[in-house]
Amino acid sequence: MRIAELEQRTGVSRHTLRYYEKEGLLLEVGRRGNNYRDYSEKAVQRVGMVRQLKALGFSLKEIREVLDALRSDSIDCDQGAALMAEKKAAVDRKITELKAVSRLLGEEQKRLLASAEAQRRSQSCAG
Amino acid sequence: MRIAELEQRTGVSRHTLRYYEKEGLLLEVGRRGNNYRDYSEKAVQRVGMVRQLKALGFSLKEIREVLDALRSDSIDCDQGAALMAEKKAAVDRKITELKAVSRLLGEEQKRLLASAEAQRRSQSCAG
DNA sequence: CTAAGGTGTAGAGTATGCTCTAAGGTCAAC
DNA sequence: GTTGACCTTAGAGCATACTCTACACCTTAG
Repeated sequence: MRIAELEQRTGVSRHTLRYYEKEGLLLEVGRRGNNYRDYSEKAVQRVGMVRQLKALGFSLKEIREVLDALRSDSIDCDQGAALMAEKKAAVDRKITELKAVSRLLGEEQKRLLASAEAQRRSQSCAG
Repeated sequence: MRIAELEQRTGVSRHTLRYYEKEGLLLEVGRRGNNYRDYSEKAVQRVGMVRQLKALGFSLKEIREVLDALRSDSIDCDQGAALMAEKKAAVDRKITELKAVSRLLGEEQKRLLASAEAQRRSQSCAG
């Protein structure tokens, strides 16, 4: 498919798609005779994965490392496995921290709701 | 405490601390007679929270919103509670996605480990 | 008193990740 | 064959989040 279709299917602008390619996040981009980019179906998945990881707080550099290991036809398998383990550990740490934050936010929400009640009886919600 | 101590205790540079203050993330910073900043113990906690949320992929703007609501002596309680609920939902979505990523990375790690074994019997790890 | 070191502001510079524009080549339809 | 929609590259511009520099004031030790 051409860039317009990939743009439309992923919701990622053509500018950004070309930028991702330049940054090594989309290595398998083919070209037609007229020099137009020709994307495979896998590109849709790949772009989706990039966006998802990005939303989770990974830098493009980190994402490229993971994607490179996932392609892993050049990299050593043990090395790739080690990288996966490392990234998984980072993700798991993030999950743990996010759970703590979620709990905190939940408690704070409850407190504010209670204060809102109190406020309706003319008090303040300040903690 | 002065900026050097906060810098040392939080591991965040004085440049960044002043930047955070300018961006409204540290509202309670006092001044001494000589115009030096005078931080309270709470500032240590607050900076820690900012860094933690940042590492989890929140922008400074989002962090400020949460911290503002946590201070909530000016904001409406119901409004604050709604913001907390909203941010908690975002965090929970993030947790769900990260779990999926973690699972994926775990599976990929296993596959690569198995391939590493196979490789030692002269095969490739490419997936 | 002075030198060293901490602090202040203002503003320039940098890295990341886009986002857009300019100038030009390609292609299908009329 | 030309119009218009699509594509190309190169490079400028922008927002975020720092990071650093310049220059001046404050403070304390010698």
